[in-house]
Amino acid sequence: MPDSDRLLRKIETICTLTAKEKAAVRDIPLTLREFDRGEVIIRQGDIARNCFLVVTGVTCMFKITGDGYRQISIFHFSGDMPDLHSLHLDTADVTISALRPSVLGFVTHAHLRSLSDRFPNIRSAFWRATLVDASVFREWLLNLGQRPATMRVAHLLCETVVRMKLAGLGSSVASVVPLTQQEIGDCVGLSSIHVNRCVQELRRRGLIVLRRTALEIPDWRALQKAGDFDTGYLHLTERQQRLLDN
Amino acid sequence: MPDSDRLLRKIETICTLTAKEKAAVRDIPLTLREFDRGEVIIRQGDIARNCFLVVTGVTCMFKITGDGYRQISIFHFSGDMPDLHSLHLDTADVTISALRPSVLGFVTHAHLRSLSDRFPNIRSAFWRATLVDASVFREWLLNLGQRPATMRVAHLLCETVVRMKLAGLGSSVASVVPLTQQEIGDCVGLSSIHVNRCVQELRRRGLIVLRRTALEIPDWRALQKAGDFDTGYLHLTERQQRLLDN
DNA sequence: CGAACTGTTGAAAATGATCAAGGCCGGTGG
DNA sequence: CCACCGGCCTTGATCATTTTCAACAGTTCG
Repeated sequence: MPDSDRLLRKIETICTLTAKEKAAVRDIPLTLREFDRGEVIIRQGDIARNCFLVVTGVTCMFKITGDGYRQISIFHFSGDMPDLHSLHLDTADVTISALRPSVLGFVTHAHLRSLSDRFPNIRSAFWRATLVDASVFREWLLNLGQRPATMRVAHLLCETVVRMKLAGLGSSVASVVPLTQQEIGDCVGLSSIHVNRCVQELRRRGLIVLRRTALEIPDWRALQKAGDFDTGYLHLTERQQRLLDN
Repeated sequence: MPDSDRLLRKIETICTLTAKEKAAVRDIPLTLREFDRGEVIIRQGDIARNCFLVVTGVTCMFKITGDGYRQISIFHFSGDMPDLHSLHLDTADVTISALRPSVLGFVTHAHLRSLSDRFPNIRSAFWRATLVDASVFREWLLNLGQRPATMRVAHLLCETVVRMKLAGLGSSVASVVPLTQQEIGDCVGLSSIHVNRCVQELRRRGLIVLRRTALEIPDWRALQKAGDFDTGYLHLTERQQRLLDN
């Protein structure tokens, strides 16, 4: 798949584009660069002059407390643009790094601005994408603040599986979760040791089969219930909904 | 102050408007309505056809787990538009209610759309406002996931004082925090009882003088440090920065 | 083969929740 | 004006959850 087609594919799950708009998206000049696992892409405090598209791989956004504890706030897959917000918030308030080896395509702000000036539909799709991320943050707040440990982990697994499926990776019964238990802990606010115990409880209850990063879900409904998970906050379009149901 | 001037005041701390743009903001037709403390403004699942401006009072956004626990994700003051995101995400993923008796001004989506089509600066200011909210969510995630209880409470108090000062309410040494200890708990993921103990620790350390909702801060620097608080994530403009320093 | 992660287990310690009861304060109605 | 009521704050005791520390096993990869 040509690189910018991944973006096109994503935008088209959100709205319908005219031929001209499609061409414009395809013509976005992407500067490709590979990142190793753990490599920093944007550092907190950086001033951004471009955004990037995840072509392949996974990225994650995080912040660190003064005492050095890390909280991951979201991760992004193929087709996502993790730092679209930098279009209007130029100094980064978070660090973004590659969670796995990834290929990223960089685009200048200038180019994105001209694109969104010329094509209101595309601009709306961008704005909407930042709003869906914000909705994910709100759900994670609920997860961190109010749900018990095992439920938090189950919730995270559900979200990951759904979002990966939307990005065209994995299915709803089996998937490769790109997260170590340490990283899961950094997402849900638990020590990696306790994450391990939660994972084992989920295993014991027959809700997941997780070996390293290979995840199987024998009973999706049951896992969803265990994680108090409902897709509402992902604001899926009908098209995305259909994609999921397959 | 005329009602839509509160919005104008806020937008103007973010960007500079032409006379025409100012007039357009002033001409926004607001339908005013009063809300009692605790009254629901937008219910999770509602389909929005309008947004609202906080004229006076305070609103908060929250979600509830399947087990009935509540997590507040943000609150908004005079001049804020809490559900701007509904412009692109029509079904609400959160509930918004009045934290105190409030006067709100409703505007139709149609009107806001026409406004933002005609005035790109205003549109950008709106988009930016939703992005700053998202940045606040990320910081709260860090707060909930990684900071110990007392620090969380201190952080919340710092943010509240700063944001209220920006909205023209209170000062940096004294303020009326519009939150009960129960509500603080719903923000920082703690039981109200434990919040009480944190508050007392902050008092004992001489960092705050909090009587009911009246807050005095003898040493702003020290409280900031106790809360690991840095204004960066609020993305203050220079104008806002100056407002704070007074 | 060894180094470096990642996952697993147990025990002890810390943190925060829950339960229960009482005090303070402001508002309301007699 | 006073008595009462309800919401909010406070305190103590107990309990549950989660962290930390420490050690070890399994994998992957150079």
